[in-house]
Amino acid sequence: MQSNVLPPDAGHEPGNGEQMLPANGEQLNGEQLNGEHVNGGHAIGIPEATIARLPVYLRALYGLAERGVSTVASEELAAAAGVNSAKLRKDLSHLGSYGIRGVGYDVDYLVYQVSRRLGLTQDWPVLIVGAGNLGRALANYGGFVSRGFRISAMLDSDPAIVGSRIAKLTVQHVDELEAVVARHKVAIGVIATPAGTAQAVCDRLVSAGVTSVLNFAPLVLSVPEGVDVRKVDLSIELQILAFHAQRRSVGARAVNGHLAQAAEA
Amino acid sequence: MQSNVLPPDAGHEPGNGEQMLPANGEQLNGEQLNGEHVNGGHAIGIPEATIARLPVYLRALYGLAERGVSTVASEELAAAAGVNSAKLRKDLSHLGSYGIRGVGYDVDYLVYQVSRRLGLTQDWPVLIVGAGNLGRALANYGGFVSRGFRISAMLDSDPAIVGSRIAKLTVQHVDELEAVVARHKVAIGVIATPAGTAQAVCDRLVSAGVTSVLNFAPLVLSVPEGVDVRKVDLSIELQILAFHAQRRSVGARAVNGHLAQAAEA
DNA sequence: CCGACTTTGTGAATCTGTGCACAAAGGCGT
DNA sequence: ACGCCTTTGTGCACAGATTCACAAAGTCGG
Repeated sequence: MQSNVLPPDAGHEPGNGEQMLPANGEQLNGEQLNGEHVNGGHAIGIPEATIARLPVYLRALYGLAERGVSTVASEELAAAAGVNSAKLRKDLSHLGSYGIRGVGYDVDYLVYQVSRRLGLTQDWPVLIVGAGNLGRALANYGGFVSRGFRISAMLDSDPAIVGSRIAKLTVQHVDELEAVVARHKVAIGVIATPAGTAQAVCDRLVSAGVTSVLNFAPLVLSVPEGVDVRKVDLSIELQILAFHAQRRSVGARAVNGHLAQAAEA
Repeated sequence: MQSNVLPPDAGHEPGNGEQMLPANGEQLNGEQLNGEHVNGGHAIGIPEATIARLPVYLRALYGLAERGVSTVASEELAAAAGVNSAKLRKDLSHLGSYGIRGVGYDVDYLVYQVSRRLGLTQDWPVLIVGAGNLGRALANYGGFVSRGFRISAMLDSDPAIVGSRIAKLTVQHVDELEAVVARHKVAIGVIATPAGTAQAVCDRLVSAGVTSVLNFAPLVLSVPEGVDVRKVDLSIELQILAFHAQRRSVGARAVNGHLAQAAEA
């Protein structure tokens, strides 16, 4: 399976342009009809759904690379990522044409391409606000510390926590927020505080110049235009599980039913 | 705004049937062409996208209820949940017709209906495996402990952690897994272990009879048919943020375009 | 050097989700 | 009591995502 048929450096890369618009024949006229969201322009060149899956592929690719696999076919990679192989290929095609027909994809090369497109070939300085259990978990979570992100600092307001060391960092007081953002040129702020203080922290992050915020607190933050907020709710998936579990136990047969099409009354 | 115009107990509820198939005229014949996923049948009656938003609405509703709001219009609730109001109304319409035209929705009543449909009117016994920072964070996370879920036990393999108390629970050794599942009739297993041991833990959960698994470990679990696995990757959203941030800094001018939309002042 | 075989990349068809816009419903003021 | 005004519920059209299925491209054995 690892026949190593690829040229050592995969000569397909122009090496200069980097941008290299996709070689596919699509017209990608999406320019004028882009999906303006609240925050500002979202994906123009690459579908949002694809972007959301690229990290999954990346993770799968790292796993393969660690196991010494050098080449992978879309079928295998798709299985490792838990998606349909056609979807995988279409997703990757948005990045360019980096596969070799009859062979597959070079793992290292694809890691590089996906990383580059996600913007992970540079290091993003990340600030974590809230050094409770969640903040500590994040600081140690593989993928937060790994390639592409560097935790610049962790802040907390609790004097009992300030000064303690977490993942090689000393927790600083939240009063330092503005100074830390400026000093480390923080690009992404992570809010891991209780819900009560999240909006205030967010406001401070924004006025300090942070334009990307990852929110773990269970509330919807309001931010000015131009700031990109994403929310992770640890319990949403749990609730979705509950729904499906319930439906399995209740609805096994009840739901069915030919309830007539009754086009309209 | 809180004119309290509703009958105290919203006499619209039949009170018995509970199931009460949606009053809308849609044919919802989706039976034979449902979106079979890997895990098994997913939503048949309610779109998956809607299900994923119900927890968000629920959270917003709780927030309103705490602030003493008794009635809310779709516009307000949508704003609180961060979605479009038409989408909110359409989502809620899948549950039944629980609004009052000209007035809005009764907050408490809607909380009940959404909870019921999500399966949160019963208590789900949840087992958390892995009592590291993430496990501890989960045990304390509002929404995990709140209405609908009860943490039956926390397990870990580290002797230094076993025996410690977290959120009123004593951490037990992971060897107890099967016994705990049986004793508490655990329905949902949460995997908060390192990636290395996640698959083994998952296998044990499944053979102990757990059919719903929430996975926080950064790998794709493989499970037999009939088991529902959902995955939360704490770093995916971070990577998506990085993508957008990069696109903003790179494409600053490329996107340009006569930003004349200025919909309203 | 050629032909068989593998696997990519993508058109085309289908399915799912979104949002506008409006008729129907129902409370409220006079 | 009646009409006005607000807000729901939803038909419809469009936009986006998924999947199939296959031609094009490139490898590898003989």
